[in-house]
Amino acid sequence: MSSSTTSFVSPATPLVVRSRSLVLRSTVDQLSIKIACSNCNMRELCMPIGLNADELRRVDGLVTRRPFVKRGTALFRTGDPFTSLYAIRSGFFKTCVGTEDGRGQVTGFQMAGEILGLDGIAADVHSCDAIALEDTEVCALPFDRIEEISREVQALQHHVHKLMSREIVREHGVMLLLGNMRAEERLAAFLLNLLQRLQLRGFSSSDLVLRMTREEIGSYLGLTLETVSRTFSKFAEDGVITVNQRHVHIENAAALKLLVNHEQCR
Amino acid sequence: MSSSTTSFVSPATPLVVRSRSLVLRSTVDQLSIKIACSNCNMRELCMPIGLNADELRRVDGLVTRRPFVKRGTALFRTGDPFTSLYAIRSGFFKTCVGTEDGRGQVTGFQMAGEILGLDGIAADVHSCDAIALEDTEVCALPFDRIEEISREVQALQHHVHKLMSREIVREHGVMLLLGNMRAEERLAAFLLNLLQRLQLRGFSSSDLVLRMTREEIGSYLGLTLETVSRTFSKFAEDGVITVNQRHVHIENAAALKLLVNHEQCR
DNA sequence: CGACACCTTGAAGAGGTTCAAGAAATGTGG
DNA sequence: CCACATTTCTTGAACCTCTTCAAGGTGTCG
Repeated sequence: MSSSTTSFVSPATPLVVRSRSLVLRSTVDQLSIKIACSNCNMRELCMPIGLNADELRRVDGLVTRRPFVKRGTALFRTGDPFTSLYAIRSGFFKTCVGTEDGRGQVTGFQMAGEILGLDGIAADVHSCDAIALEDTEVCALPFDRIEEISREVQALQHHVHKLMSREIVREHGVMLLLGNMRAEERLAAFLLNLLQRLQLRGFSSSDLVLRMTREEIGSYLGLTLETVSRTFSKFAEDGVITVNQRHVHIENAAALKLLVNHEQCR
Repeated sequence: MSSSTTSFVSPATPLVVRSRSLVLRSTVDQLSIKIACSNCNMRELCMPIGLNADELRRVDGLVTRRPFVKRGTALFRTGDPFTSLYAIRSGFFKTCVGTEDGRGQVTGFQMAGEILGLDGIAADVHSCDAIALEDTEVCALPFDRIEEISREVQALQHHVHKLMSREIVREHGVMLLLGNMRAEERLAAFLLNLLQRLQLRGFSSSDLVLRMTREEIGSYLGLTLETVSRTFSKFAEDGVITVNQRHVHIENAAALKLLVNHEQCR
């Protein structure tokens, strides 16, 4: 979390990633059709399904910008004025709430197809930081336009409601984890959750690359980085997983599930 | 948490509280004007402000039922089909997510003017239990009608979005608490939060009556009931509060705030 | 008034933290 | 491309907070 960058979403192309972004920009310019949600392969994840042609056209107009966010920098930070939701096109983010004094709490990890920024609606100001864990690309969806189109396209309206409710339910799960589970159960639940979401995106259900550090995992799970590391080692000793730095191979998913379900409350 | 009652929201009058509900029902019948949101003294809390006459009329039509929920019984339970949001007219609720095996986690305490049921939108099924901590009265707001009117009344639309976002932000705070704070900080934060919400409703900012047991507080805060009890005792020893069963008098709010802010992360 | 739920307090124990040191990986500048 | 600095990860040992287990006290409601 070295980045003390102020909240800056590159409006077009950050100079630092010149070569790569130039390639991408030209793609955008030449094949502007491909920008549309209707052509996006993440569509099923962040947009409602079953729209007719007219509705699709309206929704397509939602995306105004496609900022790249470099690894370690913020898409938005606590206190930034809220204007848009962001759909992640590629890459991983973390969101964290913090207190000025110390470090804060990671409240979630988000991947391609997921939505960032729902926290900002409450007070027209963001109440958490969204930090890219790797070089990422997002779609900016101005919220006033979302509301406008939601009033016309019922499917979009309901979709937004579901997105927000899903986030509430997800956080219920994290509260259960933080309030009731022990270290092994927490890490098992974390791994299974990641795997499940990656599988939904067509990735292997037995291999994963952690985009976050042990410290970030620990913050999310309410543990120290040492405990996370030790628990990884224990899982490896038990033959449940194989760990090679950030590469994790699942040897025995059933064992992980058993751990989570056995979650004996206090 | 003795109640093993199935999810049943008394459609009119639960027999067991005959006398009281008869009184209230007759009130409803005779003074039906008073049912409208426009005449409800909780309006500022659960409804948007600044509606014109026409909009107000439409919103007034939202409330279909006004079920009473007796202490210890459920307004809804995990798995119940989702149909409505509920605005609390009077009384306290808790929401909890559970695993079949053991007990679960209290995810929040809700008081008059607050909204229950947002969890159900995600999957058209409720994903937590809402249990009355005392005899309560709620307003049922069918969600399809909310969506319908939201498409016409922009203020309502935005209000619903804010409600959901606020819940997301609130849960961020709980995650911070569960992930980073020690017992004293948790309980201090809990008390301050209750006080603040009660003050908003015109109650004293130095006295409160806990509607929940030590066990429920503990579940919410990720602690055992013993630790909650001990921490109350410690606060009392330190002269920060005076505890008499469920009556808590705040002697030194500043000390509580100091505790929460000093929250030294791990 | 008795049964039951709720609360308090004590003592022992465990799980996780803290502190510390070294190893491995990653990034940077010459 | 290599050497050095930095970040990240692992592992050990001591400690501490909170849990667990237990018993007794207090309040409440039929």
